[in-house]
Amino acid sequence: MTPSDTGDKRRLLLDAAAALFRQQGFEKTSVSQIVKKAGVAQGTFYLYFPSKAHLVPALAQSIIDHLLIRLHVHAEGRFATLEDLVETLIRDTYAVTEEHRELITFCYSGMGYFQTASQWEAIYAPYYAWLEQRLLELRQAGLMECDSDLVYTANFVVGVLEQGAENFFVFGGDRKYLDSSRQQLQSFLLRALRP
Amino acid sequence: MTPSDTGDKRRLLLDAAAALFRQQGFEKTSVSQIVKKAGVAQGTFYLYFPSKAHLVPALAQSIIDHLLIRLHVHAEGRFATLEDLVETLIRDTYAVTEEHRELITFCYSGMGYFQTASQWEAIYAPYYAWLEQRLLELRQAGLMECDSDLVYTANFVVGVLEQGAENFFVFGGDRKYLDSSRQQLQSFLLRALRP
Amino acid sequence: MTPSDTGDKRRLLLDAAAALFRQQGFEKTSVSQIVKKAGVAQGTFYLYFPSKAHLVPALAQSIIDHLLIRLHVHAEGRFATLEDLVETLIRDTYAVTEEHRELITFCYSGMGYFQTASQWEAIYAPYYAWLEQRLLELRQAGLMECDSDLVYTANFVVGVLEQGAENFFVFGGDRKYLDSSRQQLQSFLLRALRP
Amino acid sequence: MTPSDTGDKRRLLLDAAAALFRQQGFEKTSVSQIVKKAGVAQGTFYLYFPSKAHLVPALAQSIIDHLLIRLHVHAEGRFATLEDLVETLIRDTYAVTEEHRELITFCYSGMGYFQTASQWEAIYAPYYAWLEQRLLELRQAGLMECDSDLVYTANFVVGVLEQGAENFFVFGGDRKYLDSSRQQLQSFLLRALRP
DNA sequence: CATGAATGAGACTTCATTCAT
DNA sequence: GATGAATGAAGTCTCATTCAT
Repeated sequence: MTPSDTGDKRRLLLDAAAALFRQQGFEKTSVSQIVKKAGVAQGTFYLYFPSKAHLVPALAQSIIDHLLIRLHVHAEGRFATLEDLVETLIRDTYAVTEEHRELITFCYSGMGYFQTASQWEAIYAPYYAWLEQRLLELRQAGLMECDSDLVYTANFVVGVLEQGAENFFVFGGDRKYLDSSRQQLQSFLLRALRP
Repeated sequence: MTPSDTGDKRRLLLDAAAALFRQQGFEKTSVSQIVKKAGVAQGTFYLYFPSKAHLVPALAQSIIDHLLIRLHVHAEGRFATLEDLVETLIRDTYAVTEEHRELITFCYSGMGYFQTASQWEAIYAPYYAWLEQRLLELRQAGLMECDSDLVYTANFVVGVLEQGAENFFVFGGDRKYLDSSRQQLQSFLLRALRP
Repeated sequence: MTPSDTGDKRRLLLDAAAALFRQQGFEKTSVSQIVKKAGVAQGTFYLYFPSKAHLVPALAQSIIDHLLIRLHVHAEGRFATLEDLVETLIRDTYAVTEEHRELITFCYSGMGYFQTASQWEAIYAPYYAWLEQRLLELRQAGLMECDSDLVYTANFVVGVLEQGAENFFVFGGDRKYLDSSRQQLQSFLLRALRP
Repeated sequence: MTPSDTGDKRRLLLDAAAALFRQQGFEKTSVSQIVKKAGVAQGTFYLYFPSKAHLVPALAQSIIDHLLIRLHVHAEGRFATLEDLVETLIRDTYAVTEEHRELITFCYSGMGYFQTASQWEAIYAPYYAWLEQRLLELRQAGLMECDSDLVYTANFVVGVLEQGAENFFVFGGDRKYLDSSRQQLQSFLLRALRP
């Protein structure tokens, strides 16, 4: 074993699991396949995870982390206009959804393996918090409607974004309508959020 | 065999499966459990379904059918106003989502068992068609914005509705906010759809 | 049902079974397949055969019948010489073995399904009786050795004939040696049987 | 686990399978029975054999090995006379056929499980090679007819030997005729092979 | 920490046979 | 005689998990 392998067996296992779940889903992937791909022994798996099901929250977390990192890149500071925010949200949600299409399906299908529903909420919380904060800033600048409760509004916005993106990347919508989908989505959100 | 039994073994199996999937999910439910609950022999299952996986599309279909029946009940004729439509959509979507909460999770998790993505789309198609038609009628009556493409708009509306409802019933949101959730959702949709 | 079908269901079932056993062997062929191919109902099978296993002796019988019919065709009367008999035996054994190659394998593999070993002997008995009679006639005409017990001799002759033929048709011997095989077989038998 | 157990699970399984096939044939023997008799767990079977069918060639090989070992014991050197050879062949073929009667049936019935016919030929090849060599030696010593092609002759000899022996041990011929069967067989072969 | 052979419960599915019509 | 839906025992094989090394 090379020094670089030492101690990163957990990472090795997670990556192998992610790759296999991506291709075959959770149930059709066996621990044997995971350890083989990770290059560790069968028993070693249980040194790092109490059971196969404990992989699901761990993986879901790392996918959402991915999404958040991407969004933060485009939004270090505040957004100048509502249009800016909406455009960024659409671009990044579509990009991340496309990139992780299989893992999103996996997260849905794996939801049953979360110990509690709140575990799932906890994973999403930072995303909502970030979005609420951005909306608040725009409202304070008079760039957004000011009647709604931002907690709900953020939730609804995420709902439309995911619906739009998944339509294409998860349920195989026709790509030639991708651009119009984005434009229509933009208009829809702007109508709902504009002052 | 009494006449009433004739031909309803398929129904018996489907109902038993739905009940068990509700409690334990797809993977943890065995065909043995299903036939026991349905009160038929093991082999009888395979007279009606080629395999356990073939239950998934069949069940998803019956949930959506449920939703559509409910919506049609409330909407025999046209809707007089946009507010009417939105209120009905919210009420029925929330009701059906609550009623079928576990089966919705099941549908997500079962998505992998659909032979093709189009099978899933086919199930949803009548719902979208119905909603587009209603929106069109309102637009023609001058009661709705008239810039958007209704195909997309219908899609986005369903996205927000499901996001809102699932927040409570699937992900265990706090019920005391249920009413404000509905009101906020109503406002959000009206802003997006109003002329 | 046409009049011509009436009463020949047994034949229909046997033919269907033979065809399927030929392709897939006894164990891999199900009664469902047989009745489907025969065009009768599932339960009808058990009107004609007490069980699936009872098909085996019935089929073996009809194969041997085939062989006997063929031999009788070539030997309505007596054989003029030992050479005539041996030549006929070789030609017909090879022909029938080639024609029924898969069913011969089937008979071997089905042997375990005979209720008694004597059932198998009974099937072969007319063949042996016919051959013994021919050998006796030749011996009486002074055209064959006269020391051996014809019961055994007939048995040994059949053994060599089947060994020779099966070598080609069951165990895929190289066909280009087929003619020499027949010639060698003829010489071998003539040496063993000649006065 | 004691050292003596190490690595012999495959042998344990093979022996258990042989014993059961002997009694009940291949199809009527289940993997459950095999592992129970071998004293290992169900899953362990599949650590050593990809499927139940993979037992057949492995076992057929070990039976033929048995026969060859026995023949070699009686025939280290050459045979002094044709009579010697024929007598030995008859004695050993009868003995081995009697000893392995059920496994011979099994080999026939298992033939369908060989991947290729040549797999079966390969198993028999050493037997034929040994016999051809003995015949050649006798011919060179002028003790055998010298017209025939020994490849075929060896094949025919085996055919008669097996036919004679199986008549008694596989198809339950009457044992009181066993001795005359041997004598008649000896005469038959000597007539066919003598110079 | 790490290994991997062994475990054994249990999954899905098949199929010979029955019986009410 | 004919039907075919229903039966349920039994089969093969998988796989998460353990434990002696």
